[in-house]
Amino acid sequence: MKVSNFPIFTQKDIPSEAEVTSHQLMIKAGMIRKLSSGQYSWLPMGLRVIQKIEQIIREELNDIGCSEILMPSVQPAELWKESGRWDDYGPELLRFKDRHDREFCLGPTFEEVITDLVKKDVSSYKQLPINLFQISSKFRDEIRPRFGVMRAREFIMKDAYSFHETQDCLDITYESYKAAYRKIFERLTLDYTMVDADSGNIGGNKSNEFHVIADTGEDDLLLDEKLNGMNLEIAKIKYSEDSLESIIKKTGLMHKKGIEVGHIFKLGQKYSEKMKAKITTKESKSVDMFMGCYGIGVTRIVAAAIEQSHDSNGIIWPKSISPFEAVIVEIDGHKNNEVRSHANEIYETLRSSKLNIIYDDRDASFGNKMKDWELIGIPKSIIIGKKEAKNKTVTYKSRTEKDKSEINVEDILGKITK
RNA sequence: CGGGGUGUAGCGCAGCUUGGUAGCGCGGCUGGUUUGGGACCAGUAGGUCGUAGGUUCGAAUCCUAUCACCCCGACCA
Repeated sequence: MKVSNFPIFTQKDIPSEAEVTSHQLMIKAGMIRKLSSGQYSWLPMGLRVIQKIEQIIREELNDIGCSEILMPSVQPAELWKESGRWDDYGPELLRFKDRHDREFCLGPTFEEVITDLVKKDVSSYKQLPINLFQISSKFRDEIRPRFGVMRAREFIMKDAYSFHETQDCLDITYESYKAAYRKIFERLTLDYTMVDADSGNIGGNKSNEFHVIADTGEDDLLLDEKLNGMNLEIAKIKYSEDSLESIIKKTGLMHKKGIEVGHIFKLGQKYSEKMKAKITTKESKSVDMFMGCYGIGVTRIVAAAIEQSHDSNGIIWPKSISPFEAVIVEIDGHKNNEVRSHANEIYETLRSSKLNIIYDDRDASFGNKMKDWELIGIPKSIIIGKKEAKNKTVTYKSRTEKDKSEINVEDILGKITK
């Protein structure tokens, strides 16, 4: 990709309303723009990061036998009345009517729709277990959206659902999602932890949350030295204490702030019972399916990753989710044919090696370009000016190191993929 | 929803107390000199002062209503 074909929208100033670092940097780096409270448009640079994250999630879910689908975001009220959540969900569920006066809502989550979908096509134990996921926009009418895409009203979430004949089968699948989630967060190179979020409600529904550890997180976690632990709500119940301080005193656990980026649940038969999602067993008995659901906040991960990895110059993307693996910064290319043709040659070579490379062919000063790419956070730069064109070399610079080094053309690939 | 705050050019802000017809920085555009770490000079465009109403000879400024946005709280897979 060349910058002349890939608009970048960096800016020096930030709107005063952006409070947290990730929000400020996302605006400065030209990743997002606000439409209204809690709603953001994603510009090319930001969308590429989303797509990188989505791809990692896809690969790991496919790996545990989960298939991708896509469901409508506008959902009929009947389904929500069937599950009982039309009354239970509260004002966070945005409701409206169509021209025929039929009631609808904008999907904040998809248990109803998926249960309805599966029950219509699945009737035998032979078809189970079944695992389906989608990556789509969700809408929750939050009382107070804040911190940019961290707590938005409209956001992208991956939601997966599993259906089983027995609790045992659900338990096994639940563990496979745990493992897949660990792989996903490791590939995203996030500093994360999984905590117990067991609600303790009747029915013994089990749940675990995945948190990125960051001071700007909104959730309180209580962790041991190995970073295993639970969220504050569970800790209060478990240790019969009602404040964070008293729990720390009693248990000696560490307190950390977390950004919730994943949550997996054993739903049991809650939805299948209400919505009559039954299958016939080997013994010809009719039973409600056991269900699990598994969410990952894709857009929230973008913000969490930035909270975790930035410096005073801007974002520092982990290689796995950087919008580009490297940038070619040309100096004076519009004036100097040798520079331009050398840069073009390098660009074409790298492009053919399947790397995602952006070539900054703008008529701008070296300092301007470098500041932009440091703000955007591309991990590796390949600098090409008069000197490099003459020597048939390039200058390499890492986002995290101050020094540059002149290297041979054949060594570029090694540097970038390292 | 309760408390607090802000709406003036794309962004950041001044002007409002004491009414007299809107300004600064950044950004944009044109020309020129520049370009190895956010260059400089000259010129130029861009604003129903959130919206509606009121007071007044005259309102960005005073009054009323309303909308939007932000912060704290409550709320929240």
